[in-house]
Amino acid sequence: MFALVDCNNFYASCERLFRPELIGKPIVVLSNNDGCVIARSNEAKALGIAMGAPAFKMEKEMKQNGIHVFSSNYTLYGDISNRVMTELSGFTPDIETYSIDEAFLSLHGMPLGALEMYGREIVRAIHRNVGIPVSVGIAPTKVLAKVANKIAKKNPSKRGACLLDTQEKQIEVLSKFDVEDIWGIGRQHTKRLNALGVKTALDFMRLPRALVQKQFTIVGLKIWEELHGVPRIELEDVPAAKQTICTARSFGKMIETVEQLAEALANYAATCAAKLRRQKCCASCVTVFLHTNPFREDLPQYARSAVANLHQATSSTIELIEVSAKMLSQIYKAGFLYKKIGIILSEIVPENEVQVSLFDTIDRPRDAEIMGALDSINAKYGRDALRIGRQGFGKRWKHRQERLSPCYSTRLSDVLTIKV
DNA sequence: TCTGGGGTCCTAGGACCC
DNA sequence: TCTGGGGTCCTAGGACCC
Repeated sequence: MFALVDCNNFYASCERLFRPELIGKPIVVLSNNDGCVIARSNEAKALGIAMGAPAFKMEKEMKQNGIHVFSSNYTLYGDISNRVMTELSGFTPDIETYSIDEAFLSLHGMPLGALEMYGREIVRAIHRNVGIPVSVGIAPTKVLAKVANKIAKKNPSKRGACLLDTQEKQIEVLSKFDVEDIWGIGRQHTKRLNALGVKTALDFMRLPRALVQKQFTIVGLKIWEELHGVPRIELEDVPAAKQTICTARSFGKMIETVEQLAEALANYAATCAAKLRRQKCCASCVTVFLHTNPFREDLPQYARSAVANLHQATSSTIELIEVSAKMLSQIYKAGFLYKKIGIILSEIVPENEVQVSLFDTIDRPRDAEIMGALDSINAKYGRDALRIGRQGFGKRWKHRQERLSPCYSTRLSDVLTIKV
C-alpha cells in the first residue's frame, strides 16, 4: 500500500501560515519574476483565477476581488517543506519526497482496517506540528494513491484521507474520474484518448492492453496497469542524482550589455555548481543559452546557445564561471534587448568516478578545499555570503519580486515579534 | 512595462560497425 | 545476378510532472 501526502494549495498555505488574518481570504502566488499565477488558495480558485494566468492581465481583477498577491518565496516554502517531510519521516522511514509539497509513503504490513485512521492521523499531526493542511490518498499503487488523494481533497466528508483498497471502491471512483486527471495523462494523451471515446479512467482501463501499449508506449501501459491495481512504479526512497542541472531566469528589465549578462550568468553558474556539489557530483558538459523576449514581436529577436565539453568533469564554481563567461562572449551579439539567460550542466558523474585527464593543469585538490570552505561559509552565513568577484551584486539584472513576503522561519531579522 | 523554472523518460531515425 | 541482418550509439523531439 502507498500513501500520497499532498499539501493543500501549498504556497498559498505557507503565505497564510504567518498571516492568520488571511485565513478565509483569497490568495495567489506568482511565479519567478512575478510572471504568472502558480498557486491559489481555495477562495481564489472559487473566484475563477486560472492557474498559469499572466499576472499583468489580471491586475485589475485581483484588485477588485481583494485578492492578496505574493511573489514566490522559495526560501520560505523550502523550509516549511522540510518541516512537513521531517514530520512524515516520524510515521515511516519508507518515504519518497516527490516534490516540494508531496511525498509517497510505503505502508506495507499495516493492517488494512487501520489505514484510513492512519491517514487522518497524518493530517492531524502535520496540521498541529507544522500548521499546513494536507490530504492523504491511500491505495495499492501510486497512480491509485494519486486518485485517492484527489478524492480526499475534493470531499470534506473524507476528513482529509481517502482509502481505495478494494476493487469495488476503485471501480466506483474511477468510473467518475476524468481521464485527464490521471497522473501521467497530459493534454496530448487526453486528446487522443477522447478521440478513442475514452472519457473516464474506467473507460481507459477497459481499453485492450495491446492498444494501450501501441498508442501510448510503455509509459501509458504502466499507468494502465497501476489503475488495475498492479504496482509498476516503485517507491524511490533514495533520491536519484540529477542527470542535468539547470539554472535560468528571466530578467525584471531587459538587458543589453554583455557585462550585465555575464554577471547574471556567473550567479547562475555558481548556483548550478553548488547544486552539483550538494549531490557530490561533477559535470563535463556545459550549455549556455540566451534569448530576447519572444513576446515582444515589435523588437528584433535573437536566441543562441553554445555547448562546451570539458576535458575533465568539475564542480568548481570558479571553473564553471570562467567557462560559461567564455561561452557567453562567443554567442553574445550586441544590439538586442535580452530577456533571459541560463546555464545547463550535463554529463554528470559522481565526484569519485571522474575520469582524470592527462592534459589537466588545474590544482584540483586545492580547488576542492576552496569549494568546501565556500560551501560551509555560505551554509552558515546565508547563500552567496561569500561569492566570486564576477558574481557582482546583481543591482541591474534583478528579477521582479515586488510582493515578497518575509523569510519568517529562516532569517533572524524576519522572525515575527509578538506583543503579549 | 508585464507571459516561470526545473526536471524526467521514451521513441524514431540516422550513422556507423561487423 | 545479388540490394543482409543484427547491433550500438547518438540526437532531436515529444510527452509528461510539479
